Amino acid sequence: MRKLQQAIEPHLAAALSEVGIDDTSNLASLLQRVKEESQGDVALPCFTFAKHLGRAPAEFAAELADALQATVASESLLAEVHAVGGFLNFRADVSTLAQEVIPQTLADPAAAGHARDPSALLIEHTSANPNGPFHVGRSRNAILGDCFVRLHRLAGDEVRAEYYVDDMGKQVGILAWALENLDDDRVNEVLAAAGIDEESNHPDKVDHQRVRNYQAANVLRDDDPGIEEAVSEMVRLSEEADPDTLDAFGKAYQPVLDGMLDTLDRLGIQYDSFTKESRFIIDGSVDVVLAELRQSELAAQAENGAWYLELAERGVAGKNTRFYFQRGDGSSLYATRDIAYHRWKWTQADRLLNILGEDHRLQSHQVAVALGEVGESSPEVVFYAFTKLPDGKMSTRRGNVVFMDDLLDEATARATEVVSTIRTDLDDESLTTIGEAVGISSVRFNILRVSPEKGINFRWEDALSLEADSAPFLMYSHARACSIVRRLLDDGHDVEAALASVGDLDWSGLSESAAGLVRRISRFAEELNSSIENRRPNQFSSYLLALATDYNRFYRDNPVRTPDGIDVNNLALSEAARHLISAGCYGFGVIPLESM
RNA sequence: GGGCGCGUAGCAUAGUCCGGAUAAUGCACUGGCCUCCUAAGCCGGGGACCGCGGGUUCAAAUCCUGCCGCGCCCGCCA
Repeated sequence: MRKLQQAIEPHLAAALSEVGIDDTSNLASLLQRVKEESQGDVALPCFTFAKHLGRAPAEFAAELADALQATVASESLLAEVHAVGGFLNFRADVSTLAQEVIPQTLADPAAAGHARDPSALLIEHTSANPNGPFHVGRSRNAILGDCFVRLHRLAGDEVRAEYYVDDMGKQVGILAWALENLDDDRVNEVLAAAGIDEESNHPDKVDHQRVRNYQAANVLRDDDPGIEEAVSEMVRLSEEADPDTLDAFGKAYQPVLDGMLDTLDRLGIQYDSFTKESRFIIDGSVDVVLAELRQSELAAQAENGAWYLELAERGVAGKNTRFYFQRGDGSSLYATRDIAYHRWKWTQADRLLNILGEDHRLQSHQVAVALGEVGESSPEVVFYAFTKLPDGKMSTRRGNVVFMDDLLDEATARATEVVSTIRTDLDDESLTTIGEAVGISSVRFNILRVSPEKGINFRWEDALSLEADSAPFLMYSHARACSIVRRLLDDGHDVEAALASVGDLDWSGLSESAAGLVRRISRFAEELNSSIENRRPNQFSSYLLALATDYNRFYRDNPVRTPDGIDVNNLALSEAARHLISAGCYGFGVIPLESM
């Protein structure tokens, strides 16, 4: 549709100038998509112009429509222009559109989402403290982050997925202390007494084992100041980058992190790099940041020698507008190390994107201001609201969690059951494969289809929903398209040869549903890119669902297999749609099976 | 107390950034379509004071403003 807009703009500007409207500089922003698709593709509301000229909008629009009839004849992409009320509606010529977009999509499906120059992008996401199994509360970050990674790759960007490992904080300190000081009997005893002693469904996974020590230590810590002191001492040493302490921390958290990464891997989420927080203490860059921040005009010192930036004038309000970056004892804080981390990240990419929970909004703003003070740019940030349980926010520490391993097991089991009722012809192995793919895809998609800033109340039936407007619907549409090709090959047809002539096809006389599919296909790249730029993956998910719906409508009354062989137009359309559905599925981590 | 986010049919959401045409989709409710490429599909019906009140505008779910409800944050924690 963008091409259509560009094609009409000059003609429209000329026509407007004829009737006395000279300022047409904002024409592009006035042109909009027609909501009711039967009315056309692109519309120009004429109310402002009409008012300016003191004329009736409908009459004015009709006059413009008349003046543009010659343009309809000269522009191959434009099929029709007419006035409806005060709107001037343009309709694209679908056969020209198909001629352009279908061969292009089939020739290079991987480039279907490219619409601009690629950039080198570093996306940091997940970065969860390695203190226990990966849980559903944390998963929105990882699933959203991984989706951005995938969508940007679809758009042609060079993306690096980065996990920031908090290897020196209090969480890891408590874990390390607990592993060293609490044996299994003690852990069992403490957790039983505290009432958070649920039996793990994954007793063999190290992250599920060690989280019990962590939880027990947190219980004990509440009324034993000695533990608090011991942990604090370890944390202090880690902040000085004491090698023995960091080594002990590493031994404590690495197996837990590995367990979390296994879970993430099952979800289809991988990382290109892991960066440890301690790195920026060790290489001295935190000290450099501290020195530079102290030079800031916003910097001031508290009575005990601690340093802060006064942010009252920088849009920070509340009880406390101070951003502390150095403690009274001279040591750094988490946020300070984050500044050093971001400075380093800027050496790795042209664009930075962070995925953060809504609880990090203030801190992210503080870090952004501080980055400005040391001469660095701020990253782009996507904030998401929490996934809550009926009992409130999930917490590893309090045992109020749904572990992702359990959710995936349950999702897979339920999906497998559904598949087995639909496909009675399949063996157990196939059922399991499909069930696993459907279960995982559904869990991901059910999170991605809602706006990041909107809170999610976790409910099993929602998280595991397999209904339409969901991952299985996309997967099913894809499987249908695959099935067509499979049947053609079974019949002995040469599908590749049939498609070789796609550039010469005549696309006139498309059915309504086929034309609808062509229009939808033609918008793939602009929908993808606008979704990325708005940082709302759910926008592209809506598009993808609409694409699948249009494909299913097309499928209903446009047979590819005909009594005489193959309808090549329909085959080309089906294949183009299949490639795009598959690409879109990739973007959301939905697994496009060939059969289900 | 202050800052930020959210509030759309019974439920779950889209649309809000950038104001436009009968507020879109799924579930649930309901009627139809498989001698024809997978019915996890397609076609139709009923169901909405777009949280509430003001304002701006030819036009407001969308912008401004005041309330109300829910959430997050306001550590020399991470």
